[in-house]
Amino acid sequence: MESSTTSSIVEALTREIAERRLAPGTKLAEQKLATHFGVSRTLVRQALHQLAQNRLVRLEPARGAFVSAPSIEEARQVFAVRRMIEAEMTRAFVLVQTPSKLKALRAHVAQEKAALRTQNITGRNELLSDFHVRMAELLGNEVLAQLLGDLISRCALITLMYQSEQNAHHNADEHEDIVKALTARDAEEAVRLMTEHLEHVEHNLTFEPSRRTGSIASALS
Amino acid sequence: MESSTTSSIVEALTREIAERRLAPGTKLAEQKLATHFGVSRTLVRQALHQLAQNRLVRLEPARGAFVSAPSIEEARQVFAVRRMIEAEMTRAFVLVQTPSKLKALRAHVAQEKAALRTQNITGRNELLSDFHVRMAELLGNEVLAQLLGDLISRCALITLMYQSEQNAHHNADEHEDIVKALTARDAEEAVRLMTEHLEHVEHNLTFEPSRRTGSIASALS
DNA sequence: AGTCCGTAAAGTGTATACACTTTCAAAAAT
DNA sequence: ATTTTTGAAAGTGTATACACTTTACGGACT
Repeated sequence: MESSTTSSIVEALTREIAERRLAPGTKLAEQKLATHFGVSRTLVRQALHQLAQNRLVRLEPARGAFVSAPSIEEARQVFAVRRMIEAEMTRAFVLVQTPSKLKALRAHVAQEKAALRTQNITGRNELLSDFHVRMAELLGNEVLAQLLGDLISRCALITLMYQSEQNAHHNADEHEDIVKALTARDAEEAVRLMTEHLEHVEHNLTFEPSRRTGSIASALS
Repeated sequence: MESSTTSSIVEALTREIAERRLAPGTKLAEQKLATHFGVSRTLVRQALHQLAQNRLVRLEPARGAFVSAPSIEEARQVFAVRRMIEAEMTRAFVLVQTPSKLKALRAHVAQEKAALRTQNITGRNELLSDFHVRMAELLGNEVLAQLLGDLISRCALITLMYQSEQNAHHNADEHEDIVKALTARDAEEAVRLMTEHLEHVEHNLTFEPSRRTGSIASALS
């Protein structure tokens, strides 16, 4: 659908925004980005439109694109929706639980724990988010999986940054507990653990200062 | 965000696709659409990309855009997700229920019934869908409202077409019953009614022959 | 000094141009 | 007759050009 060039621009900007090297409110001028990436404005525009769909940038008519400043309120709403969806998802998972599906989840948790031993913050948090998407996939509902993925990436800007290493460990442990409850076919316990898990993630959101500016930020002079 | 021109193209194509005047699989050639709408390919491309996000068209690299053929399986998955979300949404609504919110819902149902007396199929179905989005809005969760809107529009191509007039009446009545249960603060009854309502909508989905071709279809010669 | 224009620079929105890919059909080869 | 080749037509992907809007700055006026 999209040339790999456009998506690589999207990925680069996403990373910069999520890691706060591009502060909320920063103007993303098309020509400056175009020269920085060595492409024409056309591809940059495509990328900005995609990012606007993900809510990572805000497009103001005739004024340009700006890095979004996601409110705490929005994050709160996202988590409220996630609790709604994932509680039901967890309940449904118990009904279709099979050894191979549980094995897949256990393998994922093992991956998470391995990632915790590295210093790769982005990769670590991606895995922690993917656990939830993985459950949806294993349920056999692609629509649900993608919806959840969108929802999570929507507040990625917040969760990516605001999650300490200690919380990351805690999250992996909670995932493990959820899998145990799923294995035991204890639906209500699994739902309870999932709901609490999401509450923990939400309540651990705190502000953090922005990082030093990266190459893209300076290209916007 | 978008010039009104692009969105008007999106709306026109959406209407044509939803009303099956453009059959699934039809190729949407950029230049032909551009001359038909009297604009350049640039705007048509923007519109097609937006439609691709809504899953109304499929974009194949270097080959072009084609009208989607949404599978029954996808519709089934969408409704499974809607039941998950809307059950919880209904339960939550009872807790924050107020006279003014109930009044808004009753007003909406009244609108639905008025629309049923007209022959405007598109407008009628839009109102029936909006009932669900309206509930999310009244809950005060914009994220939920938009998510539900996206989800509903995702299978609009199916529901829009496959809903008979009789079913439309039935749906409005069920909305009315749900509001009554909400008014009585009977959470479990409201959830039950909502779940059944969604099951009814889903099970009434049937195939219908495509309409006669419209002006856009012939423009694609 | 402060406010109000006016103008130039910068930037977005749309159209057009051009390169490269796919498609299709007719000619060539088997 | 069937398959292969080939080349032009059509179409997509990206870059560039141009019109129009916003922004910023400096001078005129109060």
